[in-house]
Amino acid sequence: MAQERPLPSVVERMWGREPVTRRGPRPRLDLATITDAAIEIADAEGLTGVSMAAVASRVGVAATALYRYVDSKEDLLTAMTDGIVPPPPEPEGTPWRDYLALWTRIQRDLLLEHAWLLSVVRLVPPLGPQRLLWFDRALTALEGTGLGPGEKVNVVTSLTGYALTDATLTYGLGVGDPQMESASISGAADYGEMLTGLIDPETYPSLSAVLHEGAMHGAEGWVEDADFVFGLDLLLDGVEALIGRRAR
Amino acid sequence: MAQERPLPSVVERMWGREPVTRRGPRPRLDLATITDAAIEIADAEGLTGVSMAAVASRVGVAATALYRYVDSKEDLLTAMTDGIVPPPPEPEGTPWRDYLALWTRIQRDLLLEHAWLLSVVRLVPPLGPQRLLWFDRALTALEGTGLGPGEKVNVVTSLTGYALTDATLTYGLGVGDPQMESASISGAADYGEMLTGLIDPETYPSLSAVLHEGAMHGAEGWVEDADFVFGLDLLLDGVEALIGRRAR
DNA sequence: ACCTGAACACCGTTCAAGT
DNA sequence: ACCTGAACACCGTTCAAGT
Repeated sequence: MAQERPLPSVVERMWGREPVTRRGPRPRLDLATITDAAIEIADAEGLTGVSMAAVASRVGVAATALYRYVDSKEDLLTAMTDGIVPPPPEPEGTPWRDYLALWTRIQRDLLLEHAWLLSVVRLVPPLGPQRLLWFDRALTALEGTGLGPGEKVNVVTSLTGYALTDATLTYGLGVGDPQMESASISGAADYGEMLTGLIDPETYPSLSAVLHEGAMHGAEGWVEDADFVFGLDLLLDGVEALIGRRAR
Repeated sequence: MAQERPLPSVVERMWGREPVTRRGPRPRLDLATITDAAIEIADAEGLTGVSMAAVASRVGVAATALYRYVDSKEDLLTAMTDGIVPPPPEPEGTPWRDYLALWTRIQRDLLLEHAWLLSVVRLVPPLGPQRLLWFDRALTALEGTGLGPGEKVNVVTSLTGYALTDATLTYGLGVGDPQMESASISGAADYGEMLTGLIDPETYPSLSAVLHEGAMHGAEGWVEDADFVFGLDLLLDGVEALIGRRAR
């Protein structure tokens, strides 16, 4: 048994453990209020709108007062990644494959609805109660498959990564970055067109071939729902094969 | 045939097309020089060290002079993602599965060696000559598998995403963010220990179980090389199954 | 045409001072 | 103990002025 180490204070607060204080004026805020305000700003204006000053003024407080609740802006961003996550669907009775497909899709959609998440979530492992609830339910869905604990964790991890990858790609080829506009690229067709104009067929033979076969400007675009399902099935087929091996 | 649209000027410059200029003093710099300087700073100090002023002073110029070569800092970051990439291995003669496994691994390692890439690469689709060369060679490796062009693109995309996912996870549980130190979390064992102290077994039954079975503090840690291979094989098994179906 | 230097409108974070 | 307000050391980017 290892010795308990003090937890980062954001983590404490994400779990609702505000420090118990007895004397002095009562706190006017708590972490959740601040986090919610920051999320609203991010949804409306993107991550660039989320300054300490903007968040503070939205909750009616001086910018520097936030540092009573958060050690740094980075901590605030961490708290936001948990605050945005809704409860996961419950897996009971659903076959593992159906559940995990749904689980992955909802995560992907959440990332697309709140594109600022893509920039933040990547760098922070799940630490808060909401994201860990998702983690838990995916593991639940894999019970009875015969996979070992490490294997389950690996499978879930791969699916989270897939949601992130797909959302990033869809977003990256889509409307473009917050304000950069990605200089007139919007959509896979534009992207393919751009590449066609840049690459020469001798140095990039296979890419040229694929572009000419129209892989990136079909009627449906490049990364659409069909592509999400395609990649997801690739992964789930792998999982299914593994489960088959373990069940033997 | 769609009409040509003007390319973003960073993209032009990434492809070596500096504007041809005839009068006035000769330019003292080019994009590659600036990009290389920025990369050296990022490698040494992380992305936080990369300010326009710092990059400019490293190439011996006033901060504002950089705007002759780059429209914005964001454009500089975009150029960095291509500048850091080495040439890909050549696939000729290698079986597709071996090649793609190597291809994915090198990308993963590159991301871990230059962790700042994780924050940038996500949001920018491949636009430069180096990253597109990688794309091309992966497509080449899939020639003769019977996959369609769209399928090939999807496979390659999934593998890129996997490299990103694995690197992010390894990094996120590792040393921690640039300077944030992630407050004393370093390594999967610490992470597992932290979770054990936070979650209660009734709300998080499967996660508790997995933690007690030691899935996250084995001798090898959580996300190590074995885990990289595990997830990769999951994907490649899926690809192999698909190829089998197409070949029939 | 290229580069400089001053200037602008911001940042995140500290710290002493009020209550 | 909580919050404010001034202050600090930065940012990215603009623009007129030099050559």
